[in-house]
Amino acid sequence: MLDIKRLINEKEQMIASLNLRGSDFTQEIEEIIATYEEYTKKLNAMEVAKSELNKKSKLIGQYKKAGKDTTELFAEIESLKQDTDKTVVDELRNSYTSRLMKIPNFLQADTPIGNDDEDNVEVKVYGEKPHFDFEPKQHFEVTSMQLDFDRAAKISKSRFVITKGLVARLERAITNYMLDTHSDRGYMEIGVPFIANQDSLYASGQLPKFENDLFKIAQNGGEDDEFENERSFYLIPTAEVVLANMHRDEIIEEGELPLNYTAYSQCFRKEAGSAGRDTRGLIRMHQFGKVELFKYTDEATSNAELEKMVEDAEKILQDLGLHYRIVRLCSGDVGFGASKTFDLEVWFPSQDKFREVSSCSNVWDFQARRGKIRYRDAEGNVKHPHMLNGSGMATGRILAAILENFQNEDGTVEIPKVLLPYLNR
RNA sequence: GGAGGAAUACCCAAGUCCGGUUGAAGGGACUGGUCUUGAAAACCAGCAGGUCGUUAACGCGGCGCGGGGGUUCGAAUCCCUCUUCCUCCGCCA
Repeated sequence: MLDIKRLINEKEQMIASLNLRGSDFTQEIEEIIATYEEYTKKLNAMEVAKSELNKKSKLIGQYKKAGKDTTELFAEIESLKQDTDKTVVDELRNSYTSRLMKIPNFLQADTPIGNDDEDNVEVKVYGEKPHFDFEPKQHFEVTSMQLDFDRAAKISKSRFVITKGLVARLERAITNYMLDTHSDRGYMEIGVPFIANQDSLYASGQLPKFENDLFKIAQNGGEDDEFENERSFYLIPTAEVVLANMHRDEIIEEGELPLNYTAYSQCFRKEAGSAGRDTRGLIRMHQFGKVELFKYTDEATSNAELEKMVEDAEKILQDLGLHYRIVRLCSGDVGFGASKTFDLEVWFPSQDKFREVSSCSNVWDFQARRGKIRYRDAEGNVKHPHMLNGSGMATGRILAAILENFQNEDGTVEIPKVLLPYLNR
């Protein structure tokens, strides 16, 4: 959530920044600010009346103890009661906050301008395209027997997969290798729930705007079902949801930042609006594994920590020997909550292009405001930490990349050296 | 699934039946001081943070006893609801 005061004080710049995303926020922001100003006005009047009422109420207690007559006091209170009604104040506050929750984050000043992923800026290329003496197959053709989409569709639905045998073991090896590597580099491993409540999804930014892409736990259990209440629960679309809520409603004590977390989870996404895209293979699934990187930093170091996070993600690709590039996302492609994003894209020879396997973002204080997450700095001031998330990385896409890039003509696959210990080889 | 408890400030804990200077006793921890060569102990003093509004600022005010709602002139205390935790029985990986 954007800081309403910053929105007021730097209105022109903030609107300009938001508009770079591709739609015009001018009117919406103006209305939010107007509602907010109306809110503070009404709030003030209400609090003044409330203050009077509190004083008079105390007097009644004293009068009664002293045996004095209170008729006059009650008459005075009667007129105050109307003014202390907070219905209107609550309505105004709900109105401006619910609208503010749907406004994306501002973009950092150096964000390249553009409309979509075509306009992203390449900032680094590592390695070279692998050379093949034969026509490289797509990853799901390399091991058609061990990536079982047909049975997955029968048992579940399209965009789910069943992995078998060595491919299943390989994905598990990839997962463990990633987690171990990140742990060794200073990230604390966190085991996470795969179901989160709606408060958590509001704080991390998926709600209220992106409910369509989430799997919601159906509320059909009857009234004695503990999941059947006014709260809603969702399958997490990423472990980021959990990691971003680790310190919700907390104050992180001075000196504890930066906090570095890593977590593996299955991720669940409806992929609404992606019909027809990447329909074959592992690239776009309703359920996939991902190792997540997450940082809580102070205000001053978040961009530097983002660079480090990108390096930590790169380390995986380098160890695996994959050809990749890093792109800085342009204004039109940066996600809702992010202020700055780098994507890591791995070469897929069968498609003759780079595909995203990781996205590392500086969310600034956007999630911290939503989740009331604060930290105490060295002077004792309470501030919102900056929060960073990145994939390190999506295991299914890395599995696919390995299958494609290291395939042999006979259908076998060379396993990267770093994974061999994880396969007991 | 059944039957009972409980949630108060950094921690422990009184107050809740019977609403009124209780924004909250007491203890511990913590901070400062006295004493001491130094420390410990003892003694003295301080100790609600956070958040929102307002103000140039000092300040003033609202909220706040697990969360949300309600009753009342007034709620830690009464009512409703949700969440979390604990004990026993049952079931289960």
